[in-house]
Amino acid sequence: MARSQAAAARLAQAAPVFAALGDPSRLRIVARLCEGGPLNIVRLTEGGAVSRQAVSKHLRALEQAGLVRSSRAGRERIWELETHRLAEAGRWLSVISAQWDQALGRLKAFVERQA
Amino acid sequence: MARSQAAAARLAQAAPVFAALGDPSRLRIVARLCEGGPLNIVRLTEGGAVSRQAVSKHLRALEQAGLVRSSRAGRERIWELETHRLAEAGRWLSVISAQWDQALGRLKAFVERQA
DNA sequence: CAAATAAGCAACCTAATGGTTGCGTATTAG
DNA sequence: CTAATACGCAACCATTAGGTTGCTTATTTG
Repeated sequence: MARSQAAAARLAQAAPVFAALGDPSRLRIVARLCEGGPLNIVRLTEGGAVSRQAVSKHLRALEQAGLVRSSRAGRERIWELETHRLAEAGRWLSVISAQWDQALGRLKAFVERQA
Repeated sequence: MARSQAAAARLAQAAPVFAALGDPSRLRIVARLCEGGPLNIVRLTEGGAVSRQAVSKHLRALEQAGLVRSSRAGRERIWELETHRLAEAGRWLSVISAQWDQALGRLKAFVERQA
């Protein structure tokens, strides 16, 4: 039971992370940061389809999900990726898919033995 | 440019997947399927906080994101995980986080050489 | 100092989301 | 055949989410 409770807890933490990544504009910001290194809002807005304020909102959303971190530098604020959660979420997906494939394999083998 | 376009295309496909995973109820369904193997709606609803129809809606959302697949068996419909997209999304997260860490490492090294 | 730049705040709007309830329809079981 | 089961459909509701515009505030720069 302790195991499944821990799993449930990690699950509850994973949902906000996926939710944060589940928007095209935010995903674009993440990709953009990854390619371009630490950037400020103006740079992140350039070339995109939405306003600076929209980007700002998205950055705060990403921050709340623990995917991004910022620091003030003079009159500008620099944003950078926070990879802990990102990597964690990635691992979770891998585990889930691998477990399923294994279980399904066992199930198929069992069914075929019956037939 | 061809590279970044391909990357952008894969990005655009990734957003709906993350969005689908970004809801606690849906994430619970995914986890539940993973533990319990192929299940019908009633079983998936058991023990949860929401109604059968809510679960049904979520299943359709997951289906549209390509994360789940169903087949009719008599009067019931059996749902199972579709791990392709799941694994793909997981890989994307790993790549992004790894790339960032590398780039940041190079940046730090560069800055320190300047100082 | 004045002008330009980077950002924050707040109000507002529209559309999508997550949820419910109620009812209809196959399919299986007794 | 009748009852129970598993599901689908549709309407409806409240809240949130993504976005915009307008204004204010700090910091540079010329």
